[in-house]
Amino acid sequence: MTTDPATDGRSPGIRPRPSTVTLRDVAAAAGVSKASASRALDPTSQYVSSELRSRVLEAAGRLGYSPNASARATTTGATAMVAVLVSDIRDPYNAEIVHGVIEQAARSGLVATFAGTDHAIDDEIRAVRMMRSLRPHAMILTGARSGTTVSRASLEEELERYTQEDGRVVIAGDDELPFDTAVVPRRRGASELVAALFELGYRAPAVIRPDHDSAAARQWEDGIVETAGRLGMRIGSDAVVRAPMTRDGGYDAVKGLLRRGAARPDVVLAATDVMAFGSMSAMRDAGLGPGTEIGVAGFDDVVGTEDVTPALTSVNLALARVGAAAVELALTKPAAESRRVEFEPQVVIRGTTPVRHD
Amino acid sequence: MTTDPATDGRSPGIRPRPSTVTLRDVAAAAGVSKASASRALDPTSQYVSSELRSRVLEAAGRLGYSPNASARATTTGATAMVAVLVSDIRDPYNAEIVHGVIEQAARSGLVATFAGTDHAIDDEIRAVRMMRSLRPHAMILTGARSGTTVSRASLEEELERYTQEDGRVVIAGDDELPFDTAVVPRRRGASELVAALFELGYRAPAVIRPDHDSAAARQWEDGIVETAGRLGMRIGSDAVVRAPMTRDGGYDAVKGLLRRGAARPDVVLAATDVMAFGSMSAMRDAGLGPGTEIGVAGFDDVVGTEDVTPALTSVNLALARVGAAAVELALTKPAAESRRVEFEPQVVIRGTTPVRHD
DNA sequence: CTGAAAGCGCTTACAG
DNA sequence: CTGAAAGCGCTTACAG
Repeated sequence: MTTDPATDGRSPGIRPRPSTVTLRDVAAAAGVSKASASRALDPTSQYVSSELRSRVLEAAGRLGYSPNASARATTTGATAMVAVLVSDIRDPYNAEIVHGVIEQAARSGLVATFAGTDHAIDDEIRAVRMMRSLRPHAMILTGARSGTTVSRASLEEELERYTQEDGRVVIAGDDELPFDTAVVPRRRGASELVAALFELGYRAPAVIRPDHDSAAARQWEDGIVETAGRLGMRIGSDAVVRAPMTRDGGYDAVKGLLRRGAARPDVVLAATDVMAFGSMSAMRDAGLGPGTEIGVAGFDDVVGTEDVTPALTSVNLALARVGAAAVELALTKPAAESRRVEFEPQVVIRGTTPVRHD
Repeated sequence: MTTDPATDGRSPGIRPRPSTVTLRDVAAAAGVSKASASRALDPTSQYVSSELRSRVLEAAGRLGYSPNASARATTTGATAMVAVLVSDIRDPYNAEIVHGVIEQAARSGLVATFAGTDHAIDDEIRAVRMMRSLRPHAMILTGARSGTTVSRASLEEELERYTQEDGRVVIAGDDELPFDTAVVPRRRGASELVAALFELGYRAPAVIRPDHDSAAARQWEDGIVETAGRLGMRIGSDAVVRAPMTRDGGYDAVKGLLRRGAARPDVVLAATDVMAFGSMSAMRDAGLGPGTEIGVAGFDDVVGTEDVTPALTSVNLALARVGAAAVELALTKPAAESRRVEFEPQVVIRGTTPVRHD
């Protein structure tokens, strides 16, 4: 293509290009100007005769034309792209959010770009800088981040700079950065779980919470404790156990709980599904059927809840919807102050928490 | 910024921009030409006095300059980006590969861009088309894809077109597309697992394979059966069970196996870790200790192998390295014919397969 | 080592 | 409705 003598004779600043089809080629093939070709290819443009449009479309198809997004971006100022900064894509919790982002972005005609930040706020600052170069419409931050107050401040500063260039920043999570936020409904989910279990007849929950303190853990526990208190369920201080966020953590916690022999709980609430799996094993090993003798509920509903027997009651946080909502927030005009959208979490009652009669 | 009268007076084709700092601003602030500023900012450029360079760098830092990657890409012809087409980011298997891609891309100064393809080859074709617009240096395809032969052909055609534009295509997986491939060492991993178990004294494996046929399942089974045969381990036809790829699938498979009461296997090989977890439960329920009475081994080593008791023997496929290798392949000059790189998988012996004496 | 100039592939106000 | 022209923000051969 590009046989136009004006551009063919090796001009300064230009290295030989592979044979890429450009708008100029399409226009020439269709016998119209670049301007018309450009308009014909833009589905929102109205000032094109349908005859001309179809001729251009035909030529573009025939030549295998792929518009150059970079060139487009340098004239329009922004790339049809949303940049996602994610602490660790391997965390199923993040993967679920990211999935929602990708889907919604595609629906909105945007591509999604990622940078890993490894939970470190300094990496995140670097990532913001790198992403800023691409001039994406928006940046979405997800996943927990840790760092000093000072690096936190420079992260905010870097993001602030980006918003001054018309970029939009959205948080997907439970963070307290001063930007629009698609909230992960942890607290509410925990609260609704307790309410649902109360309905089913449970009155004496034990609580297994992570031994490592985090915003997420706090929100879960707050939701549990606050609602239990409001409904008049009593959680004794010896019915709250801290444990590592693993299967064995859940196992040991319940084992300890049962050995102590104090008032036996009628349901065990674990902060994650994996901990709940361990809890179920511990019950079995103590001769107690999960669901039969003692109820069990997990949280997050991301992996394997249906794969155990009986299936595990959990709370689905609609994480993919959170990701999608983040994209949608990014696409609406910015408001005077930062907004928060929050979805209904879904309590999913399964075999480990049957109706309790007694 | 941009107070230059030449550009300030609203020229045609240009909408008002937000206050973005451009190279021109940096050059002006440093008192040099745009050309010099550009060279000073390029760390590989040698023809710059260090005095000028530091002045430019200082100005850029002070102004918070972020180079416009799109503008850069339109002059150089390609974006410093690698595009990843992934079937489903929520699959931990893919997430691990993608993690490796992100890390290696960052190390190489590239950003990673993603599109989800949902296992459908038609989505993938769409994604290639979309990504092609961004002119990334390379596209990396990962995850299983299904589709008719004809759509498979048009996927190849679309990718072919991309390579003609100097794009590089790399497969991360076990697919048989005619491009450079970073191989997921399934077959070899299965083979080495069997060899390791043989060393430990196991002689009579049972095999639990997915009931749904896939390239991955086939490679695993081939590796198992071929090596067992070579070592003289015998796998009776009643010792091969097909089961759903879930925990319960593994549970039921082993239950059936034990009930049949035929020659009891000394080790159960499951195609995935999750199926192995189910197998362990089934043994326990039958009064047999996993690892004590019968050995158990999973495959993939992605989630929770350390969280069960005893910990599960598995095979680590070095998926993050596969992802990283894909990026590296994409960064080397294309060879005459397509290359394959393959890593050593890592057999990880844990508590479920102790040395066997008898 | 440095600067002026041309050009990348687009889009869009402006004038028909 | 259509085209000629200017401009986006860069990079790089060319000439000092």
